[in-house]
Amino acid sequence: MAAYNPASIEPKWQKFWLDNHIFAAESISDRPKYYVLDMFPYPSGEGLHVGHPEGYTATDIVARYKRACGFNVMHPMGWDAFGLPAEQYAIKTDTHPSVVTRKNIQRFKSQLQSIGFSYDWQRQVDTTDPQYYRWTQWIFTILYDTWFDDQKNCGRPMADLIEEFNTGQRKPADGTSWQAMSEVAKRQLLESYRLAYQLEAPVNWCPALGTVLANEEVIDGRSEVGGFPVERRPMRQWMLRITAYAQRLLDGLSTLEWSESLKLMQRNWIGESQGAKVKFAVGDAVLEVFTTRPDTLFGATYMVLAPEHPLVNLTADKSSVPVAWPPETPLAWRGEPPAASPRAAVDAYQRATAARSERQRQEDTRKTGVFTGLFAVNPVNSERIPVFISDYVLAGYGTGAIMAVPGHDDRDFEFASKFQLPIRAVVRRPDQTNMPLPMTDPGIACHSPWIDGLPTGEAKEKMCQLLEEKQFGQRQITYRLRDWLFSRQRYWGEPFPIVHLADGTTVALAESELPLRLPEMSDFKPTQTIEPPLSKAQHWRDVHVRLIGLGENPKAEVVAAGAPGAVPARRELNTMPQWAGSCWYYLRYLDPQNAECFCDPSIEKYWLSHPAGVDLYVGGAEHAVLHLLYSRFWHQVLFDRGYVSSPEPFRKLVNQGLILGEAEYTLFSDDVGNPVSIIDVHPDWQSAPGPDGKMRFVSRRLSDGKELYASPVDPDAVERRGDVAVLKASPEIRVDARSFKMSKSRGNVVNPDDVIRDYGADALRLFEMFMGPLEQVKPWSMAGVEGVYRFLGRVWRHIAGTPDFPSRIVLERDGHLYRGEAELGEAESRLAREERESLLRPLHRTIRKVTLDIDRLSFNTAISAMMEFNNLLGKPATLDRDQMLTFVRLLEPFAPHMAEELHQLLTGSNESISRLPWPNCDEALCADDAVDLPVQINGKLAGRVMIDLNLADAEVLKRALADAQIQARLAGRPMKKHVYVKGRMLNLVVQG
RNA sequence: GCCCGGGUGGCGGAAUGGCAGACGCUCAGGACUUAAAAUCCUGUGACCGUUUUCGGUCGUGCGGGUUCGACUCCCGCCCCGGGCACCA
Repeated sequence: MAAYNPASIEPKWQKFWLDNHIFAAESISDRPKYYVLDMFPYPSGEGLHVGHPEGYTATDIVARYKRACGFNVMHPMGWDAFGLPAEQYAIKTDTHPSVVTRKNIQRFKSQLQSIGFSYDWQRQVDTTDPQYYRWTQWIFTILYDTWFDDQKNCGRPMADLIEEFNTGQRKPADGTSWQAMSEVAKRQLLESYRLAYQLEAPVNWCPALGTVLANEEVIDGRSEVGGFPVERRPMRQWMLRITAYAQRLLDGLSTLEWSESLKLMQRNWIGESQGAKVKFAVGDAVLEVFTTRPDTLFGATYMVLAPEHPLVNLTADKSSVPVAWPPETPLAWRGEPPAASPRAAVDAYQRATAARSERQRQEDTRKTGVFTGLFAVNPVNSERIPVFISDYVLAGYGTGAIMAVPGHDDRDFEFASKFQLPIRAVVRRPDQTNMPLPMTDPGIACHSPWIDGLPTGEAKEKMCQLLEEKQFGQRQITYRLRDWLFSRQRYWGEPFPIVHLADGTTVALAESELPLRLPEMSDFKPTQTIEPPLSKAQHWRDVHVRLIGLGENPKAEVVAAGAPGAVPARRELNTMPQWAGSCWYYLRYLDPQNAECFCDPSIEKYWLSHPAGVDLYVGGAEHAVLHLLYSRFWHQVLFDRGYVSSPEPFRKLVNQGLILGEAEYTLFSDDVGNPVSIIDVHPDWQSAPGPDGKMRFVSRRLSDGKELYASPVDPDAVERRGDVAVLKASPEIRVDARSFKMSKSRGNVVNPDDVIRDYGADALRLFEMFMGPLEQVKPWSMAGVEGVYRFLGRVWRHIAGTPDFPSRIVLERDGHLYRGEAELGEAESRLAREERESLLRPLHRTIRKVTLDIDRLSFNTAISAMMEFNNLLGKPATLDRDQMLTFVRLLEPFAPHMAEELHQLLTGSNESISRLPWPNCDEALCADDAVDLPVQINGKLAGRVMIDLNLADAEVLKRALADAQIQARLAGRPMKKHVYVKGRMLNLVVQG
């Protein structure tokens, strides 16, 4: 056989798998199902980097292993292809985004196929395909048609709500009569219940890019792309009422096999707070606040509203903000500079707040604010306290208003100190009466007539009870989670299946109208205004519709202008955010071609009901919160509406760790080129262009602040000394040693294509897994790739043989041993049987280890177990074919191309090795019957004795004590006791 | 600031209460070769003694504790990585 040459075998098997649909999943089967899912990629123009195949290899190993164990395995791949980069690239190059996207998908697909992943490519999905986004739109109409019933704690169809209004079981909140309402008024009321609704909300508007940006896309008040200024401005937006599901999303977490840290991230994101809502009177109006410390109500000395709070809305018909300052209003309360009236002060402050970006608000936490001229009455003591507005109170959280208790809240304390407001202690530490304020820890209530002497926990409880009795307020749970801003002013996204009617109401399109395709536009660039690009597609935008179905909750069918019942309408011009398509793609894989529904219910049931959900989901931690929360939300809505059968989409989830670039050494030198030890370099490095135009790091010398410049150092010139790296040539100079995140600008990106070209896909796969634990951050190393490549070469040599090392494979047939066609002689046969016998235990141990390790996703140790076994194959004169076949079977999930090739060589079969069942390990063959037992004296290793594993405790002790070396170490000291752990070790406890 | 995760040879890592450093990389020596590469074999935690076979001491971020026995469990601290951050 020729030497191992991956280039000659890998493409052949990739084609074989594809042509024969080797990895196709059965949509429904008698076999148990196993659904192993990757986070599908955004097909960027850059192509794959070595980070992608990490998670993909892990899932591929599991998929191949589970198939071998008899499972019907779903292992699909697809494209999350809507999104801003494609759109911007399209604008720059004046090509249509669909063209760019198609090209990128092709590139990604061929790259993924060259790694030999066992995807069922017939199930591939593409979020930009109208046959896919048709169902994204359909799910949106389900969200639009769902309201959340707080009593039943689940989402229900709008028809049920209408029924409740019609029967009088439910009444409009403002006390008006449903029956007396106009059709339009009814529709408007219903809008306020829908999970998909519209809201005038402040967004990050970037005029230069002509689009709204997500918070993550805004850095320091400028756009991440291009660095253009971003402003906050209110715009009409679609929102999804994810907050209605906050408790369900929280409760569901405990049923999931996700890492605790990931669940915690989601819990923190949802941010449940228990407390109370308290009503304060402000003139004739009622001001509600949320507090987690109702026990400190007697310590409230002022109130603060968010600047955007409706009570201080100056544009309202009847603003409650007075026109003149109340007598004796301190100058400091009137604004900076002091305004002539509360209205002027509030107006100026509101403008100033609006001009500040979210980021600025977060970074500068110094307290500012103005007095509104209003006073509120504290319900518990009838005290009259001033009402301020300040941007430290957020409009989007709680009620957008707080009672300020400066004695027991750091922020209120800071504000009160600045504005000279009274600070009162109403909680004391159990052991002292006087303590410095603010005191935010729990303690004992004081100066609070209703609850004096109660510890904080009980005081809260008692206060809530009293508030409820006296109708001053009630218990309340508030979540940090906000409703999901769901619209974008972009072209390359899913159009909303919604039309706007002349009366200002909206109607969802009938199912027969889907997909609503993006209009073909030659000019899809952003407009220079706040209008989305789709506004330019006039022929598409302006339509006539006929309303069908229920009066209050109709659907729209597009008709010709003159048709009976036709009314003019305008399509929604926003598009959905990139998250939309990825919220449900795992459902479409199950039945990707279905034109009747998003997924056939019986197929959905087979794959998701038992055990519930996707069995293994692997992806990057960057999606720990948003994607995983959004998907869970959609899934729960679909579950409530009866469209899916599992309450949660992803049962087990694992985040693969980031792969960093190869280790780099950096030396700093001053402007005349003298090297500077890293201990004298300021740790804040800045990037700046050097004289050659390339980016380099610049820092300052700690001792004199002089500018220093970084340059890379050849690894051979560096020596590691403990924690530090020094120059070999001058060891007094320490250099910086670390691995950086791969990025195009650093030039340390490793392209999998290059690795495959030099070492093959199997070596790439193996190294990705051998680097270390899946979830850990790890630096890339080409030398490491070479290591696993050598391993594969040795496996090949042992099993296939090479010109230098002819094959030693022997095969037993009818009790006779053969090498090829030649029968072995008697002596040789005896030796071959002995050699087979001696490999039996190592082989079974390897089976056990590899099996267990795949189950616990510990791929690096599974690979080392196979390496250890392979290291035993060099010596014997013969190797048993069936044993080698078993070994190759174990290797298949990791290095499938080589495994196929060796399987074919060993058996002559034309079947794929993936069809062979997973080997069983014989436990009896895993254990040795004799061991070299370590013997300790007082916990320290003192010697060892050969013993039979089944030897009795007392006998083992006797043998140990008989050992000369151990006797010497005991030195005659009397033994107090001994501990024998069967087969593991013996510990002798003696004096001293 | 709060919340998670982690700290083991020159490097990636293994061992989850029982022989610390599996496996791989690196490096060194040897074999093959005219030579080199590739490949194969041997060695490779530090220190000390014998100076060869062998033996000893120390050693899992630091300091305490529990235990016959601790990388592993408990308490306190230091450092690194990640997440959240005016959320009332």
